[in-house]
Amino acid sequence: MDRRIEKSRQAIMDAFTKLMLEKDFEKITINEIAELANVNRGTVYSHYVDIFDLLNQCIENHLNKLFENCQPRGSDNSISGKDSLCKTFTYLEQNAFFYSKMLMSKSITAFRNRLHALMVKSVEEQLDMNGINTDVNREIMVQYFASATIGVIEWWITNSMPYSSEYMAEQLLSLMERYQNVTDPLTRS
Amino acid sequence: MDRRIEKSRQAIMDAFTKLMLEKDFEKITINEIAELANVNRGTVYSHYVDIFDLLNQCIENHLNKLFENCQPRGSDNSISGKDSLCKTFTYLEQNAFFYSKMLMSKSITAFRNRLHALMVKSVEEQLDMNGINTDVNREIMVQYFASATIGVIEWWITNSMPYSSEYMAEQLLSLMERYQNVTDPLTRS
DNA sequence: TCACATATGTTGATTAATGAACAAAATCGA
DNA sequence: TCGATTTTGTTCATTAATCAACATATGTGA
Repeated sequence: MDRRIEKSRQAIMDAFTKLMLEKDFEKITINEIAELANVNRGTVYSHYVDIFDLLNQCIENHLNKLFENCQPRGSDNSISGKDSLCKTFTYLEQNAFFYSKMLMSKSITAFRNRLHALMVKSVEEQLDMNGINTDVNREIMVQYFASATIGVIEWWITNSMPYSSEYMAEQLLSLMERYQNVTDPLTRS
Repeated sequence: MDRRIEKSRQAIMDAFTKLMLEKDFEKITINEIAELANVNRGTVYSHYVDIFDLLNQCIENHLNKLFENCQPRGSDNSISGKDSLCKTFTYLEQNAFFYSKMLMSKSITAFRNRLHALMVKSVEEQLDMNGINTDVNREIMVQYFASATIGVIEWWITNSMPYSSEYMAEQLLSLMERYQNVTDPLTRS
């Protein structure tokens, strides 16, 4: 692809993310973004229909990074459970500022919704892979694990990460292991 | 000016400077520069005729920064003598890696030549401003001060800056003050 | 409430950057 | 030495980015 496109998108996204960290979403203008990205205002419009589109794509990018970054490395999924979960929390820790902003912002429900949707999908895939059979309704179980995981993450982030990522990984894992082989809901196939 | 031009020039210059620091000038290719700058090879040729042109403009940029950075701030030139000279050495210290490379490179005489030329010009301007009248030949005096200053700088840089920039400024100033009011040869009007 | 400023989208002409292709020169390795 | 590879410099059609100029909408302070 034409490298100009990549450069422009990157510059705009970086500028937007930077502005998100230092002010409320409602206060951010396209003018500001274009100025900070050192890009013509028209270029912003050529890539994103409006600022909400920009927000959604920004959320998408970050969440994709989160889920991608936390894939188990090794071919054996059994051992990588704790490792990948630990990596997940470490990644969250490194980007805590961003996720904290996103989770605490009242106006941005899009982020929570998208995170929840991705988590649900991830849990479903995990269940399919490990083939768990219980008498609990599958749909409910998915919601249960997804919400539980997100709840722990949200609490951890918004409370300034009071425990280490490794400790969090251990705790969450032991909670999940009580339900057999559901290891890392963040892991997608 | 079209901001695309500025961006491309900056990216190319940054890439070239970076490569200069980590390998010999002779080993640097246009391909490398374009790749590191993330720019089409043709773009490099549209801004610079060849790699020597690129080198010269790079030298010019850095030396301009050096001389600009060392202008006396205050309106009264009398006090600013030591301050600006100290700033000069501090600036050199911060960019020591680059200047050391440039001064030590056997193949690049262009840098030394250009530095010498700018220094001569600067000393001449200083002499004109302070209106020194001695029986010493003006031309010879200019060469004397220029070479003396460059010699000190070169020794300081290539010997890993054994003294602080403030100490260097003091010493050089006291040497120059023996010839009346010639303060900071690096200062241009 | 009403100017006044700022932000939002849109349009169109212009321009710089792009990728691909090319021939020629230089470099390298065997 | 010779063949293969890389680099160099150039050309050209295509395309994304630019700037300027709009009209409209949205605040914001007096």
